[in-house]
Amino acid sequence: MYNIDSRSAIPVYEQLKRQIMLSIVSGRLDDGDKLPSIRELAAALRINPNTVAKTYRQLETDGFVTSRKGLGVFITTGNRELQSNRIEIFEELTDEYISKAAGLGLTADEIMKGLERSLKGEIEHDKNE
Amino acid sequence: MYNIDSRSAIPVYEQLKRQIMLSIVSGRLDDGDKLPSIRELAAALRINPNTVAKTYRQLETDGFVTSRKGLGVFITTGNRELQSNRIEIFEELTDEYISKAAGLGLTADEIMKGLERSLKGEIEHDKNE
DNA sequence: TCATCTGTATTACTATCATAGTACAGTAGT
DNA sequence: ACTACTGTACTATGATAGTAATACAGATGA
Repeated sequence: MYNIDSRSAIPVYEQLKRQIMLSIVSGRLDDGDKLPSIRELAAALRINPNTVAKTYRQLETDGFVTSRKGLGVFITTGNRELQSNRIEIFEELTDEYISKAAGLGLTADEIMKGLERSLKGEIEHDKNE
Repeated sequence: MYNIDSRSAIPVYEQLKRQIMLSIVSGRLDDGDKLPSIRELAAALRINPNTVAKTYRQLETDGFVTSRKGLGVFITTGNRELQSNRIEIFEELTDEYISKAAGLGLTADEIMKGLERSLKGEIEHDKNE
């Protein structure tokens, strides 16, 4: 399911938020799909329910999901808040990303393949056993 | 120089650490080069000297730099193999890029197409093209 | 109605992050 | 010696992050 590294400098709620966002934008989670319940996901990831609740709350603020008391949390691609200048911002992000990756010595092909791999959610952290 | 986002969920000391590591692995900082002094860099980035000191301390623990009291902090890559760091840093860059783009409301497909388009304009083609 | 699930809210506690300020020790140039 | 740098160390404070436990409210099915 999802992968949490408690030793990471990135907060747990942020790690989880990023992975769920990635699942949504890559189409693995679709409009109307139900996320695991807060308590269920917390138990599965061995983290605190409050931390999962914080993630879900932020995802709702960003328009990715909608919470319904007694029912659960559901994907909502409809009412996402889009910035008017998001294209320009995205192009700046892209230029910056390319610049850094090229500085590392990566070719255009390697950059594309690396991005594709990460978009597919292929995460490889040091997993023992 | 370096870029700090105080609103990011990633701690300031970690943002700075990643950027300095990127400079080293990219070759912009070479063996023996002197980093800005703690107080100088803190003033330039408008962050606390203790935070810069923490970054430098961790970089020293990781073997990227050596601190000398009264003199400064110097790059010491030695005969370290930077190849493993290269991939690790690229994956961190990619994760950051995807998270920001997804936060803008872009789908995985849009991200891939946008990157591909920018790559064609910005990177010199290799000989095997 | 009752049990059991769901999200939500609150309090308490610990650890980390970042800040501010002070102080001490090593190096170099005048 | 003096000054001005350098890294290092320490205390203190406030904001976040994460955990733990409890309670409340809405939804569902027996």
